[in-house]
Amino acid sequence: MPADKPAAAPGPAERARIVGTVAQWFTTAARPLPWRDPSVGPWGVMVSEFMTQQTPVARVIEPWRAWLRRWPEPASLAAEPSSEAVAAWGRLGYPRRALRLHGAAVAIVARHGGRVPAEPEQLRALPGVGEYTAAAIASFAFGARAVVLDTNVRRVLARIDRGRQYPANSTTAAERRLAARWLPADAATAARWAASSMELGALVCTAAAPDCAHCPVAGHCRWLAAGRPAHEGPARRGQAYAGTDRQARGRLLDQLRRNRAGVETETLLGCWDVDRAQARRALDGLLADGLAHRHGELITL
DNA sequence: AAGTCGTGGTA
DNA sequence: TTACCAAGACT
Repeated sequence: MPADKPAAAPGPAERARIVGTVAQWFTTAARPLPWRDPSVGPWGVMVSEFMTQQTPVARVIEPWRAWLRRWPEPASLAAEPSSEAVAAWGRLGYPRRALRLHGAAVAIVARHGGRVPAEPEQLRALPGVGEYTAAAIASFAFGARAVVLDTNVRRVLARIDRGRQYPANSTTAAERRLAARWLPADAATAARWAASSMELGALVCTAAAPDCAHCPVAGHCRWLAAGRPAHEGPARRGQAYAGTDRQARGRLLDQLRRNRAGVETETLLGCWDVDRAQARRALDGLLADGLAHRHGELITL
């Protein structure tokens, strides 16, 4: 074979070998995340999935422990007002996730007898559960065979199979087919692949500084074989934050978290002095989303 | 289907 | 210091 011929995408046999190698690597490299403990049930897994959406795992660990201590099952959370969930969410970010998790707990009590459903379709119908989260719960909590395609797995597959530094900006149908091709036939191996491929992306095949020298499947990676070519095409859009409505909402919500008894409307608007109209917009948004509540002139969570 | 939605760590 | 980006969902 000519040395300059680009590596081809791995076939079924090589994919199976890679899956096995990553699974083996996982036995010693896996982080001892508390929700991976065998004693943790589906609800604990589900809470961890909500909390880790767009949030680094390390930041989630302590809030997760506190949450499960307070609400060890869906019914205990569902029995309290959603404002308690928003307050307990603290500074994890994207507080609507707290609202959705509360809503999911209510729905689980109403529709599933208080037990987290095992079927991806039923999971997907819960607020805050998208395709990824449904697959993750089915796989991690119930050992099901599901395509668990998160940002880590997308990057791993982009590199190993496609020879690209990064996947597309948003998940494509072609990408789902690719991930399905990688999914082992039996449930136990598939669940193992889901967890281990995510871990590989999180610890080794990282976005900014991949540690190819310590990658267990470096010898199978098209991207590495091609000399780690830089991402082509339009730059992945950044996430501007300073001065945005999001920052304003975050500021107001922070005040409401610190003052559970409530804050006068004028006082609350005053904590965002950048732009009065923006402060109003932020408050209206929080009220419309159900993250804040009005009682006359008093605003509370 | 491109925009919106928090927060904080890292290089 | 600025820019990137982290177990996404929803509209």
